[in-house]
Amino acid sequence: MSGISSPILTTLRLKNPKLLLLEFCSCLSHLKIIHGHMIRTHSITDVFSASRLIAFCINPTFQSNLLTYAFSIFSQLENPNLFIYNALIQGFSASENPSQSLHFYTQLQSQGLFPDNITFPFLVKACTKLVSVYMGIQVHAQIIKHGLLNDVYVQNSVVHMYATFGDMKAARNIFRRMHRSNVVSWTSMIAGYSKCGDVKSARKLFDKMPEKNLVTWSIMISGYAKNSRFDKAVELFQVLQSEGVRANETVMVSVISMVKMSMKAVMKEMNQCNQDWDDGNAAGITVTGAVDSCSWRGRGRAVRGRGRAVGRGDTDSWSTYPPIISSCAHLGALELGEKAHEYVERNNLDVNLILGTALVDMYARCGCIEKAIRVFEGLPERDTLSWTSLIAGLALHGYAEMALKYFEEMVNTGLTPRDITFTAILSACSHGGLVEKGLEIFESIKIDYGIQPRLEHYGCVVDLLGRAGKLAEAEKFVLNMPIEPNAPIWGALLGACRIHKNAEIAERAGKVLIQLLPEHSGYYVLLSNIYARTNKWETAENMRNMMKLKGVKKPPGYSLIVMEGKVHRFTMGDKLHPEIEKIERMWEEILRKIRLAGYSGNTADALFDIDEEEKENALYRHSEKLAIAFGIMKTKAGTPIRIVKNLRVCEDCHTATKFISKVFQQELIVRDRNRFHHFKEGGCSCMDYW
DNA sequence: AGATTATAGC
Repeated sequence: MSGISSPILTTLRLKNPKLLLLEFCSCLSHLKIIHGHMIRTHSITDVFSASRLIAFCINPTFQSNLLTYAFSIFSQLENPNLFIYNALIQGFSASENPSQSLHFYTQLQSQGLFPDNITFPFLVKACTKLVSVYMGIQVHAQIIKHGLLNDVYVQNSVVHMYATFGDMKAARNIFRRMHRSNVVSWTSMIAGYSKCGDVKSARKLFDKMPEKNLVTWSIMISGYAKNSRFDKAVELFQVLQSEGVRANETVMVSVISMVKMSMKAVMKEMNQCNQDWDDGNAAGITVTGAVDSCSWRGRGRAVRGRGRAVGRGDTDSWSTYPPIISSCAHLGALELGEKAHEYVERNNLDVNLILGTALVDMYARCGCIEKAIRVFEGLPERDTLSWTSLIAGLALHGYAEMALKYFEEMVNTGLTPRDITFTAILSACSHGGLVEKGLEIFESIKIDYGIQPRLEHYGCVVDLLGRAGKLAEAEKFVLNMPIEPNAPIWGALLGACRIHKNAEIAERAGKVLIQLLPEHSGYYVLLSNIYARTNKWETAENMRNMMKLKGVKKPPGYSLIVMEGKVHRFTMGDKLHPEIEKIERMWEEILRKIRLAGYSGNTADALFDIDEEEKENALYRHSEKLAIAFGIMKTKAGTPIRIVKNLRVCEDCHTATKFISKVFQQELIVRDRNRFHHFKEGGCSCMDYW
């Protein structure tokens, strides 16, 4: 030690000792050796040397244990100076415990010291992190009291604080009075407006500001994304490129998560609007309003927000059914995500932890689980979140065994799963029908990890038991939950009852649901269908009357497919597509071929108030069948066909698609309301369990 | 003597 101790002591007095120190003590034990040496040589009493040590400890790349170490060095000092206080305030402002910064502030004042322009940015940051409006105002007052409100750094931090609190009036107040506002000030304002949902004002500033940098671009793009203005986000990224700006990792994370969020938004809308609807099940109830069959749109307009008038070929139903609008957005999403990924590779950007996770998530949600896995495998480092993204993706695609494999691998690397990790792995188990394993993991949440299971986890278990047909157990589980079951939990039970045709439990669950959410249309239909199936015609009729009374409307079932850059939309029994005759002939052809291969139309899932012939007619006109026929018509064997459907795939369509994948030697990837189905060689990735 | 503000994956 003595050999290197003198150079260390010299480095303590060098211009940039942090870097050199970093080489010398890359871990805590080395730090302790140095600290010990300094105590023995009494150089610790030198406030400047001590301050170097503390400055080293608060380096944000280290975890909090070095912060506590810094505190222990500090507490042994007799006369800490302002630099040391500032360092500690800085360190804790970025930690899990920012209120410590405020504590040091009062302490430095009681020592007779005065805060300076370095103190306040960190103090303000602490208030921002604490989301304490009260303390923020106090600190603001202190800044004025010490006459430091004309410092740009201080001003910027205060503007950022008020913007984070959503108090744009206060933020603007400071911002307007700044003499030397810079990119940071403008960017904080933009972030604040986006956070309040006022993207218009944000964009106004963005266009007006004298100079922008990549942080600004990133914030503006993600601001659009967070406010579901995906069209605007895409447009802005194009502006960035046209201006010859080279994006960095952060900007690309914003772009890629925007792609994924547009997809997520679609799924959310589908779930809210279409819950518990099924093509077959819902038929027989009159659809109000005209439904158009397809619409044409160029790539550039594929992504747009809800509730807007849409281009030519559209009818009123676009505004009536917002989910349709953004579903079109989703289909372009994969293409967009791939372009963003190409951009990353072309520009040699570093696929770091965050960018990598964003890519994994994006690919999984857009239907390319293989690419998601490939990106994940290539990551230089992984944390709980990146593992979780992959596991959730595998769950979405029904690869339960693989999800389990990765889950175990993750635990083996010593990472601790989080609540969202459990949601992901439990949903994988439920999609894959791995009941025992799922229950085992559910138990381990509390026992092995000491995490209190959340409602979503209970929901997963209900789903797990329900899908597997263990309805009585599922009901018992719901009734014995330690937390009050909410609508999605009862909904999972009801959904399971539908799959397994259990009218008795369905009735009980349905009644609770109608009480919890009386305006929710889907439950009436579900109950009505279940009554019909069990020949309780009168009760079924009652349900349907109740719906009419409540003005419940059926959202149309539809399937989307992208062909030659255009989104084609098909609805059940479509007649309006320009090529409908060719498509119908194609379907007849497909039907003939798959029947030769052993397919026989299945009518079990069908309607209760029409005769057999009509049943089959309605069945084979399910929207995805038309979309598939169109896809087969337009592509060569070997080309994967991607289809998105807003409802759950019905059993007959599922069987037919399996046959098609074999007979036509084409892979079909169908995204339904809940998950992805990969049809290949006559089988489906869901193993007929969905 | 020294350093600081705005950004990304759930």
